[in-house]
Amino acid sequence: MPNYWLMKSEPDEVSIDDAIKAPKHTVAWTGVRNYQARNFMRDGMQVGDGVLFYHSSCPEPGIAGIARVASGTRPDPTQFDKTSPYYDAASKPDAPRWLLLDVQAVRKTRLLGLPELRDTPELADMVVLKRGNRLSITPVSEAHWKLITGTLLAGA
DNA sequence: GCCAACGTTGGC
DNA sequence: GCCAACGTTGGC
Repeated sequence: MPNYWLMKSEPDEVSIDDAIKAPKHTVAWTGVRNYQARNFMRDGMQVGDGVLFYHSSCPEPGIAGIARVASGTRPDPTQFDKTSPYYDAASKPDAPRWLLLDVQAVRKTRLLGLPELRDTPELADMVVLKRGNRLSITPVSEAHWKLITGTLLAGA
């Protein structure tokens, strides 16, 4: 049984359009530097899981597309790249601290913006809508997934 | 640019 | 192990 997730990306870095344009519509999800988010990738996420592709830190934050988990985890090479903003001097190649996995865009949707998400009572307990939430990867319930992908984004 | 909220660090 | 200081996230 598949699980569902919401993954935040800054569209200046990787947007849903970038993912769709990528080979096989697939991008390596670099830059996760939070243990809880890493553990979701390592322990919870399975190939085929559904992903809500969320644009954050941008003029119109919100869900911009549907994607799927396309690989298991492997070490994130940017942690060893001194020129990368994600470089982590404390992480050693023989004991990588940070992981990534591949995310494959399924389709771009209309922008389901944060105000609309907040205005939908059934979504009130979505983790990403909770006050102060900063996690870049959060689990999504099946009910929320169905409402968002099946109703709010139906045909859009 | 501001700031609330949260995670991490490091002294003790 | 506690907790203050600090850095980051992310909406506005």
